[in-house]
Amino acid sequence: MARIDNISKTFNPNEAEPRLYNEWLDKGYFKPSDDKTKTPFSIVMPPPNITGQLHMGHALDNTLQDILTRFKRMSGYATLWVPGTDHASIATEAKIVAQMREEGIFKEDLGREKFLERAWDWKAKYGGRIVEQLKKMGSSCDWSRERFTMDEGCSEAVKEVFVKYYNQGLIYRGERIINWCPHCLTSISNAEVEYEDQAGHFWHLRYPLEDGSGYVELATTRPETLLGDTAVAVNPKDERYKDIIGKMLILPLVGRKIPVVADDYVDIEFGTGVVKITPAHDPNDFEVGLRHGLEVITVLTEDAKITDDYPKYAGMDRYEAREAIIKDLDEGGFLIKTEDYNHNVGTCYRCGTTIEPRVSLQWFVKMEELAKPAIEAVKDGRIRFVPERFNKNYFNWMEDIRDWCISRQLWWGHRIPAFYCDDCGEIVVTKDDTAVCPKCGKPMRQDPDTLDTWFSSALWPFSTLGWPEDTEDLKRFYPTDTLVTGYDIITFWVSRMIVAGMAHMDEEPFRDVLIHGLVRDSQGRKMSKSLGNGIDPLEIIEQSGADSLRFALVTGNAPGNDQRFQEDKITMGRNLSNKIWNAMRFVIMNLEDDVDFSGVDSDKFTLEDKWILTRLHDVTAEATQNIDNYDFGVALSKIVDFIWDNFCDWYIETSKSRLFDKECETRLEAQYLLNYVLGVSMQLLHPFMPFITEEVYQNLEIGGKAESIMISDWPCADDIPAYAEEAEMMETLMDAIRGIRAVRKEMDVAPSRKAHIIVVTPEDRTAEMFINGEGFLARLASVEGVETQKDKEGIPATAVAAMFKGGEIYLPLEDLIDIDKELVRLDKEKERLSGEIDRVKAKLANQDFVSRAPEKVVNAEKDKQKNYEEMYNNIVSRIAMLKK
RNA sequence: GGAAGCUUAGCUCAGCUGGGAGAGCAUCUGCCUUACAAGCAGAGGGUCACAGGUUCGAGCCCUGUAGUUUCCACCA
Repeated sequence: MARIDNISKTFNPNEAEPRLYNEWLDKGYFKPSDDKTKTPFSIVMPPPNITGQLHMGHALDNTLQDILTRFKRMSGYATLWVPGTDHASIATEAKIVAQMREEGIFKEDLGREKFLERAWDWKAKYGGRIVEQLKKMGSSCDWSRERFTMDEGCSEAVKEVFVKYYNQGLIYRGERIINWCPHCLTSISNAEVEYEDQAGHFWHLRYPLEDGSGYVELATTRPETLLGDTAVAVNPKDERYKDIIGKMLILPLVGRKIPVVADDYVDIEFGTGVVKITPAHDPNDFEVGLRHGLEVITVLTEDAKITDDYPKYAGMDRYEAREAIIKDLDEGGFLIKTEDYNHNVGTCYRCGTTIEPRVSLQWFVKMEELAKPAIEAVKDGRIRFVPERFNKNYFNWMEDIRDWCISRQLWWGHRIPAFYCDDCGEIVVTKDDTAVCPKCGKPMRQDPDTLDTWFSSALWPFSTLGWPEDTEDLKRFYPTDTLVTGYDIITFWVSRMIVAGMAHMDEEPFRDVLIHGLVRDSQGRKMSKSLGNGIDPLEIIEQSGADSLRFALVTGNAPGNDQRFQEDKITMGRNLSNKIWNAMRFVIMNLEDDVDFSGVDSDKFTLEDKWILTRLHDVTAEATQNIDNYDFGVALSKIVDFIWDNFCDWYIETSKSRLFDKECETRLEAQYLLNYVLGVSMQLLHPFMPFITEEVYQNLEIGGKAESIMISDWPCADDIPAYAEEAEMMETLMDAIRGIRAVRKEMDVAPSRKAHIIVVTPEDRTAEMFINGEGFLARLASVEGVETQKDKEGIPATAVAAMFKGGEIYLPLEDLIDIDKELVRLDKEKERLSGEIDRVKAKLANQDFVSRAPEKVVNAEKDKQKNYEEMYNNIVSRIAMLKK
């Protein structure tokens, strides 16, 4: 039975991918090498939410990480890619609450403990889903080190950090105005607010002066907050209102007396230059309130309803109340006019509900001092964003950073390690869960709130490696090398990891931050659930395999750029797989079962052998360089071009005449090189398309083959011989073959019609090359018989001419050729050449060019001129001959 | 208000530190040539958004303009 009989006619990713993945997993290839002499290389995976389903963003992010990881592993590093998931406090809690609501259960009825049990159950059930999906992508992360932001170790790290910050005075508790989501019923940080343009109104109101001397006119977009007004502000420089500063106003509907205060915050130019001040429900007003010692009156409940303090509106939600209040204002003669107005409204990034600024007691991290070393780390290049332009994005956020509100009124998350004594009011912040009051010895009550999800993910690069323990992993793999993530979470996550790394490890958490863009739909829109335009990566994998998906995500994409996802690219990936599979089948098909490459003699390598080796040498060097620079798209296209164009379309074709002739004395060398070159190509392609490359690699006959391609040594260009001269000659020959093909096609010579060729060249070496190449000239250009001569003596008038760099080729096809047509064709070619010659001549006539351009460039131009002129002369003489 | 990206063939996009523009798809024309029709061969198609500037030389560097997208801030 021949070896080809064991190989299926097509590659079946659905069968091969899970099988290969499990093999890799079983063999432990995903774990870092134990060899301590190897340089470590580590990546931490941006932890997907446990609520998440794999989407194109994850697919891209993980593909890029896997490319790097596989490349580095093959390049001899002790490579660790740490996977894990994020508890995603708001998102998960919202899901569970929603699920419970369907059963008619409320969180409060259940109680904290029962709720958390339920949450952990939920995590156990759904948290593994995303992990299984990542495996389908081929991700070669070390699952034995998988972490979860709420596992024991990470929780320990969170507590450690909280206590440390608190003791350093970097965490404080205070009553501040924060962003409140009335739907999620929790505070959120500035980073979690998304602003969107909304059509609204501008209501112009009048507030009467207490002394009856008139009224002031002002405008607002949120009339319902009027209930909480405790002042009206004007700019101290505003001449119009100089006289009323310090006077009292009667707040309409409420009747409260409120002062007119002067504050620079008011923009004289905007509106009427008068602003109503509601310290409890507007961040700017809060600041004004602080400056003027104004009362803070909260008028909205946590779920954004009017409080009981205003019986007429109590219980109405903020929009209902708005309508009612406008109506009452109008009826009371306080409403002057209503304008349409577009303004930016802050919304919750999780649920989209309009956030309500609200004064409440929360925990904050003081960011300004912490940000400094984090900014420095990027400024002086210890951390590098790729592409570099994202530095600005980072600085923009960091240099204007506000204190970070970290407490959340949620149950699912890391509970704040602060304890209160209800007796004496003592506050203790400690890692010890059973704190007793140091003053009165009574048990203390732990803060009910949890921490912002991003507080724990900020510690990810070291908490996953074992910190605060001083583990082997931490020593070996921290700092990590590259962080791969989308530009959309630079502020949320990347910046905070840098801050935490500098603060706790005193060392930056990673060297490079590889930023990628968004995967959009084919029309360039963001993929979203509401639009229903999302493409499910799992479906793609089901249909075409993970290799095709990975190919589609990487090809033709530059770092940091968004990309449109098109089915075409999947097809391209699938076609490539098919091409590779068939190339392998060809190679195997022409291999005897007992083939023995020990007799291969490199002295017998032919011109095309030396050419393909040279090309392999080049592509290896270039692709390696490109991957090192994170130019994955460029690397991939070079590798694919090599495989498809150089190897399949040329090398395989030229090898056929040698393979099919069992007596051919360089047959063994051809067989050997087909296996070798395809094998190296598979190694180069492996980081991008791990599955098919493994399958092909295993089928090939390669000396010293590794147990798996993924642990084979990355090809080294220096180990691949290059033959510059022969490679160039081969290119000339290829050029001639293309010329023959083009001419035949243009002159309508049927492919089945064989023609002998007369090569006219003064160079013996070139002539010899054509004679030697007769075998594949026949196959590649329908050539039958090659003659060579040094001059044009005796060329038949009715022969078709093809020019190449170094000479001319004639195809005597008397019976077929229309001389007039040939003349037209030659004339066109003559025109083209003449244009080229003019251009080159003009350039070389330019003294500035000749004297200032590098010699290399000038010589290239001179060469060009020589070649063009040679071809031109050949054509002219050919035309003259035909005309006779 | 501040910042950044994008604008290259009909479509989607590459183009590394400046040296006469590429790919895939689509189109047209031939081929079932014993690895592959998911293929092979050939062809057409671009004042690289616009206007200036630097340079011997600009798709690439600088300035400005227009269109477009995004991020940050936010004036009631």
